[in-house]
Amino acid sequence: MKSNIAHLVEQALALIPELADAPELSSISKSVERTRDSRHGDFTTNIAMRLAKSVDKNPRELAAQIIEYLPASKFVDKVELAGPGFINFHVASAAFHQEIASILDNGDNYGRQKAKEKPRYLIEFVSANPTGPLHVGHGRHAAYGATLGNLIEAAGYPVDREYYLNDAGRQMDILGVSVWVRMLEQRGERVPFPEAGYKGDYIGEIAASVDNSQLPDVSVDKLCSDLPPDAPAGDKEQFIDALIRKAGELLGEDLFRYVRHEAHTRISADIEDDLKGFGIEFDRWFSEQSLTDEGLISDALQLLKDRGMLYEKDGATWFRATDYGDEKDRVVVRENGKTTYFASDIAYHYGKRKRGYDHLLDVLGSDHHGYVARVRAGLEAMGYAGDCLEVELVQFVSLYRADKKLSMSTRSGSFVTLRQLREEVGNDAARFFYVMRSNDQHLDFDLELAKKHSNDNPVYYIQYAHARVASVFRQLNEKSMKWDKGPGLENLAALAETHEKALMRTLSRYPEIIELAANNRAPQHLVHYLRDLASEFHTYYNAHTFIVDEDELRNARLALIAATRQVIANGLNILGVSAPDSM
RNA sequence: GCGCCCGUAGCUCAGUUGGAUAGAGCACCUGCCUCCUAAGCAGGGGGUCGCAGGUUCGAAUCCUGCCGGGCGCACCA
Repeated sequence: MKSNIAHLVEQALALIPELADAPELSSISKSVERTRDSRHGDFTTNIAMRLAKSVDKNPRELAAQIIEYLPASKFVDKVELAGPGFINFHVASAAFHQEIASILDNGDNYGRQKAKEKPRYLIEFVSANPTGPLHVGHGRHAAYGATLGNLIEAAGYPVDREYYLNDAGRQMDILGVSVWVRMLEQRGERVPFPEAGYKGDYIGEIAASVDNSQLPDVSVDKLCSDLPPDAPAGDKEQFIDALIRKAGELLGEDLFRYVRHEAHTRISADIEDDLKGFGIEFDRWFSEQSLTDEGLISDALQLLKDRGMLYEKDGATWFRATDYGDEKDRVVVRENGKTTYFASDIAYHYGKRKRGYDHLLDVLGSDHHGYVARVRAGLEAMGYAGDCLEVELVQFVSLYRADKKLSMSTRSGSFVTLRQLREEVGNDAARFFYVMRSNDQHLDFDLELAKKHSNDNPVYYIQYAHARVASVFRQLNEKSMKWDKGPGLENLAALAETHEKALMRTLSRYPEIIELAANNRAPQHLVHYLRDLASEFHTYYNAHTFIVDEDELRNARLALIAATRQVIANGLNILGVSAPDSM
């Protein structure tokens, strides 16, 4: 609908010779907006004010001229010049009627843009370390990333979703050691648990379930001999590193690798199951270890070396990140010969491009913002455009229960898992609450509100509108009546009430909202839109009866509410929230 | 100290990339079920858009400087 108006404006401007090379001409469609105030019509453009100075004309004069050249359209009732130079469009009812027909015809596909082949998106999100269950912060990443994927897909782009599994490196050693110590404990050894180890109960559960028939007996004395003191007396990091070396010696590398592998595969399986239960599935679980195994790290480093982007200093290999705007150069190979996490990241993003993705969209915690510049630097140094990497940062989540902030300390083991949250408030409320706020805004998640079955709770408010439409159609059946869609669509002109007009206008905005939310990576636009739509429906519901005796009016009203149900369902589907027929 | 994000109604937040009189929800008041689900509707009060300058026809939005909050600044991941 909006693009029709923009097209009219475009045609008019083409007829004004002085405007031929005005620079603003490229942004005509951007200059056409919905009005905020219905007295100003349905659409407005400020193009005359934007162009006025480049052609040295009075904005109102120019606007008048544009209006004069506007081609006639059956979709526009009236065009007005207003204020300092706005051109306001009053859209004909026929255009809204056609939109209702389009909603019903397209069904679940209404609002989806036509498919494009490029750019190919790869969205990476969650990517939490497989060292424990997901907590409520990861839940926000999951909901946001999944919704973003749905939105961009609805905007017509091919999207793949990927989870980067950090299954390599020191933290896997720490995980393995944590499980091993619990296994020894379960054998009755009174071994001290390392301060830097993972303390959650799930470690004990893994320890109990891992095959321990090969596990050598290790006494406390043997374990603790020549170990440095643990915290608080000593350094917990030094202690656990020593303990990891001990594990290698006493357990043997093969057995230690086995324990580590068991631990992380069980945890990642649990994460996958948790996300699946949350309605989120990935196209790929990408193993960090595979980067080394398949030579991608050495390939990436070789490429950087060939391009002269690496140098040696203090026994380490450095990448010239400062050449590409990073604050400092970064180590890629440590003095001890091991590659850094950053090297993995460069290789991982290099691999993404090699696999054919044009646009790399990473959803990261806001605490990772510092690392964006260096990954981008890496891509640029390898010859890719820096803007092929986009990073959306997600701020932290605070849980509240009755005005009381819940402590989220991982150390104390008192953190709330995503699974607990889902069980308490349900998937629908969780998915909805997570994307209700802008991702760069801290989120206060109110557990009590999410559980409330009342109008306080926006998710139920929207779902209720959907259920109410379904209920109306059930009533129709009970009265042995039928909705005749064809006559309904033909008689939409019978819908003359202000509530009906408002509802039609709001419905017609849906495709624009999808585009807006997708382009801005801002699911909250869709959330707010759905709330507005539900509100207009509830108002209409209270003001008028749909199942009236008069056939034409009844069929038309039913067409309108059927379209409303469809749009609500489509929007909720993108958010990953169910659209129930009864509540 | 340097960098990124955020300061909008009592509370939680939107604000269509610079538009017309700054909007919702909650909370607080007043009404509405003989009627398709009251998980609903109608109405009311509530603002120095952190502060100060600047850019222009026009600023919550863009620029600069302060103030306040969060996060980051590893040969950790």
